[in-house]
Amino acid sequence: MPQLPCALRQTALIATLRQCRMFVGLPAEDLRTIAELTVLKALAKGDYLFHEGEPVAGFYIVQRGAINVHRVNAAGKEQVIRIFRPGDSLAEAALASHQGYPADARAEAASQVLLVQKTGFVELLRRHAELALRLLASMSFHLHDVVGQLDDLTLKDVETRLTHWLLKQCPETRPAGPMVIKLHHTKRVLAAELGTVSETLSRTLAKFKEQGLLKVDGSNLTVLDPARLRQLLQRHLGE
Amino acid sequence: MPQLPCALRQTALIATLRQCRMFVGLPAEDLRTIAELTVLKALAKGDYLFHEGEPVAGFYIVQRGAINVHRVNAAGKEQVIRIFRPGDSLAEAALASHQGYPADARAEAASQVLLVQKTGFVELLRRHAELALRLLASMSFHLHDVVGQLDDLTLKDVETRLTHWLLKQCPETRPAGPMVIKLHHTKRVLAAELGTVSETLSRTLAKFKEQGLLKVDGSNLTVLDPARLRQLLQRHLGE
DNA sequence: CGGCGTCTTTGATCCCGGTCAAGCCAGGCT
DNA sequence: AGCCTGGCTTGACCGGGATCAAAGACGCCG
Repeated sequence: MPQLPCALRQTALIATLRQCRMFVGLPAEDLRTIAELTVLKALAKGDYLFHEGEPVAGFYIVQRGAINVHRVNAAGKEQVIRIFRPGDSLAEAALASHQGYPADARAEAASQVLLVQKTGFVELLRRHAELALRLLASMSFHLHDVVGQLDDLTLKDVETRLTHWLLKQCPETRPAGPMVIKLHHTKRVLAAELGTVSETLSRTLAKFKEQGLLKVDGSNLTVLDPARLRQLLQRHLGE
Repeated sequence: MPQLPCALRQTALIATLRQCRMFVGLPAEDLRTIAELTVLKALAKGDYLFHEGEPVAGFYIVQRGAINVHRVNAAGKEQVIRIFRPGDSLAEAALASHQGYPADARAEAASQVLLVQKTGFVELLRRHAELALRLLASMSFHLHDVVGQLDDLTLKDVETRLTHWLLKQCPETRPAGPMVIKLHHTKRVLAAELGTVSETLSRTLAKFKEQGLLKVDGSNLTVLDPARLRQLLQRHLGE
């Protein structure tokens, strides 16, 4: 990979930062300051970004690829907390933590991420309260997310969780017609995200298929009738 | 309850704030500013502080009693996220959230809490980055906590979770001898905290009892041999 | 004291879903 | 072509734990 001239690299970096949810709308000067604190990291599929408990170098912004944040128990089973995609930031919470990173992070595919280094950034926060508020917002979003998962996993069965997940994939734009969902990973990963294993996922998909709710073709899922799926969810929650 | 003179109420309030983890060591002047933003609330056992999704008035500090933060599914089953006790702050995340409170909060016993009002406090944060950093730390702690629960619930069985919980109750001071744990709530609540139901908890306690690990006497649990319990945990995690 | 509601325990039953094992398909490599 | 590897599906099995039901245990109050 050719090394870009320094100035060019800066501009490219700033462009990425600007697209990141957390920094959107920030004045150019601040972005420049932040850019000076960031380090570009390339990861091959399967590389670990950090492990649970490791000392905190900073937080990350995904530029390309996908980062799987998860916990493992001693038996080796993984519970996916979330998969982060380009534009997402992760591990902000670790900035203020004395406990190291709270989970493991691994590249689910070849990826490129920006590391925003802790030391400099905390200094910046100290002078720049507006930024701290954004960080708070971002963290509160993650917290909400994790809490949502928590009751998903404890209060609902796999069928319900899958239904829920499917509906989450086709938000906003709702032409009421069939709806194709492209899986970006293997079904094993989706299973882990749903807190189950691939066999059970496979069976549940099959069940939906024979009920005419779904068509499965490799990594393309087609929700044939979103409305009926939504009814199903209501029914499950309602009893 | 007699109304204290205003000045006195202020000092009492400030004393409480100072004890709160988040504000410990803050200069007196800041505490005064914050005190002006807070409202005292008394709750009877069973009263709700807020419900999931409600607009955010601010965050809370527990002064007396116990606040149970939990989620419920439509079937009415509750998953306890955490029980907050005097000195704890809760719902900080909601300050920066546009999604309302992320869970329900109910007084598990007669309680008194301070509401720190959102509007004024966010202004204060904007001028006072140091405070924002503390808030970040507090939130990151909660996040860590919730993530910990998440894999507890998905990756371990009830026996392991109970063992873990018991050991968490007797930290630091470890005179190696037997260890009494006083339950502050009913066993049903403890069960919910462990992500199970009272019947299963009862059985698991019985199992420990007949193994000579535990003595159960009403709401007093005596861990007869913490070291052996710790071994048990290692063994469970180790396979 | 007796009655009543809540909490707790114990037993019986059932089912969801995890595990093991086998077979199948597709893609990549030699 | 063959082979191998990794993902996916399906079947058989079984165990943890939820649910239902009933019987103590422990208040609390009149």
